[in-house]
Amino acid sequence: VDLPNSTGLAATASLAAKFRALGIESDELNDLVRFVKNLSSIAAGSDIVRAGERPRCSTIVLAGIACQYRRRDDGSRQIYSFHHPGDFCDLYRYVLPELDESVAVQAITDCSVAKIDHTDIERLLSSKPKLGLALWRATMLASRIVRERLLNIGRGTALQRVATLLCEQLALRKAIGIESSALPFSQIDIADATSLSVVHVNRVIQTLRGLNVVSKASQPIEVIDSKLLAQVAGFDGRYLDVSGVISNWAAEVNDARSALSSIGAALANGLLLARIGNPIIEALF
Amino acid sequence: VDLPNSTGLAATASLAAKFRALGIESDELNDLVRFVKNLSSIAAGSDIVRAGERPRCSTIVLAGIACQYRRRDDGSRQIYSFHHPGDFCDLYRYVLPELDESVAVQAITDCSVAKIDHTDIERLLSSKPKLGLALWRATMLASRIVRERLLNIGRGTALQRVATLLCEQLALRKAIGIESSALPFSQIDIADATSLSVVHVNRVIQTLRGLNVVSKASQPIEVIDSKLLAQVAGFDGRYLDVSGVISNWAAEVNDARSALSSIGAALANGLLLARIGNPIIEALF
DNA sequence: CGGCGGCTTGATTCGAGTCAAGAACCGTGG
DNA sequence: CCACGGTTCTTGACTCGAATCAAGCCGCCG
Repeated sequence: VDLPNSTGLAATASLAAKFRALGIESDELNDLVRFVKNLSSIAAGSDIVRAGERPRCSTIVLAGIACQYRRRDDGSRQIYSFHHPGDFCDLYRYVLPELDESVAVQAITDCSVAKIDHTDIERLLSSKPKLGLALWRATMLASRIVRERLLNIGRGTALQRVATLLCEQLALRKAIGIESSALPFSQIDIADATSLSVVHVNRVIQTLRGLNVVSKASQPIEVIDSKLLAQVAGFDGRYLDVSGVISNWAAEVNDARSALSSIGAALANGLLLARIGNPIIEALF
Repeated sequence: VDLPNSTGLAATASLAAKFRALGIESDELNDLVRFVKNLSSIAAGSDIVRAGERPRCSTIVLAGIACQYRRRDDGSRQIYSFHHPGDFCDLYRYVLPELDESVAVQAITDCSVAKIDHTDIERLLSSKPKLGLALWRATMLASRIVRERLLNIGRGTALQRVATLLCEQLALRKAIGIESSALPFSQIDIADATSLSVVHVNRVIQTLRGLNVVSKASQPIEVIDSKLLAQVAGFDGRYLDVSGVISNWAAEVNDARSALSSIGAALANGLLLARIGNPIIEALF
């Protein structure tokens, strides 16, 4: 694979689709994509963004799943959100760079990520003001998901909390063209995201298995009956599917995929991206 | 009082201070302030921003306390955040105007509010790009508070949840120059913000009274021992006090206050603002 | 004076946390 | 190839914090 070239294409595939959906013209896109660089791969479990470091750049997930979390004094971890291919991990640190508490980002699975310097973002924003609105929107969409989780965690039974999380993540992945119904979360991850104990998460999953909603096998949790899952959760995905933002976005990803079909469909859902510069996944090929 | 003139000053006092702290030059400020208009007063309990309406403008609280909430299907209310003088209620609706779920804003006490048209914001942003960053920051600060609440509600006993909420609100008000230790929340408000039952909130408050942390009298909850309160809560206000954002902001408010001292100190903490266009409070004078 | 909304209190239930221990599943190294 | 240490998952017994249900109380306003 011709690295520099496919890097450009890779960035185009997942990022471009997202930002076009956020209301950005394609010529402005190209400028953004040009500044994305610094591909690297992260092993599952290690930190992508460390807490407390003053950032000079922001990070984008190209493949794998990452989570934004915070560690409390007692050592427990609160997961705020999960990041899928195309997501900025820490764009909020561009806006509020000054000492951001102890929020960090960790790779849930092996990830490959790209970076963009804050100085480059700044330069871009001054020349392309509409891009600023798109980035602002991106951060607000993330915030809205957190707000929704607040509601979910506040009231709502353990069953609803877990089911809602699964629905949400499934929907987010579907929106970027990942149709697979398997979610590579550990039960610990789910516990930390739903503010439940691991033991209880396990029991809830047993229940879901009893309802034939998820598969028996553990580790990659596979959702069998997403309809029933949504019913159990009382899930209303409208908060993800802001008219013309994410729903368009899904369409755009499909466009991008077919446009780039010469590289194969694997590109769009991130497999190739994962491969580039990720020795762990690269070994699979 | 000369209304149009003092309106300008009023806006200068609470808004200007806040936005200067967010990194805005004072000449850009004046432009912003000029577009703020449409003063109106809202009675406690009624909605300032209705859910589901497509907004053409955004709202700023000048006096009183408002809350951003969401009503669930079962009728229960989840309060996301409280808004104090100088806060935008619904700036996020400028960024994501398309159907924002069922989030609304309600006046907790009698409020007086101002509005700014989205078209005016747009016009401003194109001429003053740095203002965009300030507004972006304002929304991100609000989001951070919600994120912090997520952590608080997720784990943490009822006592911590309530105590943390009180600390947070006290700190926010102090930051804009309101030193009073009285918080005009009903126990229902607190229950809806902490995701506890009203009954249990009551019991928690009994406990706090027993510790001599809050006063015996109900309704305006008065914090007597804020040191102990913070200890009970395990409160670390750094998430509010981003270096140079809110802490400066407090200083700026003081600056603004003294600069405008000819109008009297009451201006800065919103009393005069409350009076203007608010017949309910105006009756007090 | 009556009614209503907010506060208070007690009795009871129940969902979820904790503790503890065992099982299955790695990857590693002998 | 198998023994190992370490995660993660699983299950059971027990505890406890907070929700719920149900009344009574207070203060306010019409």
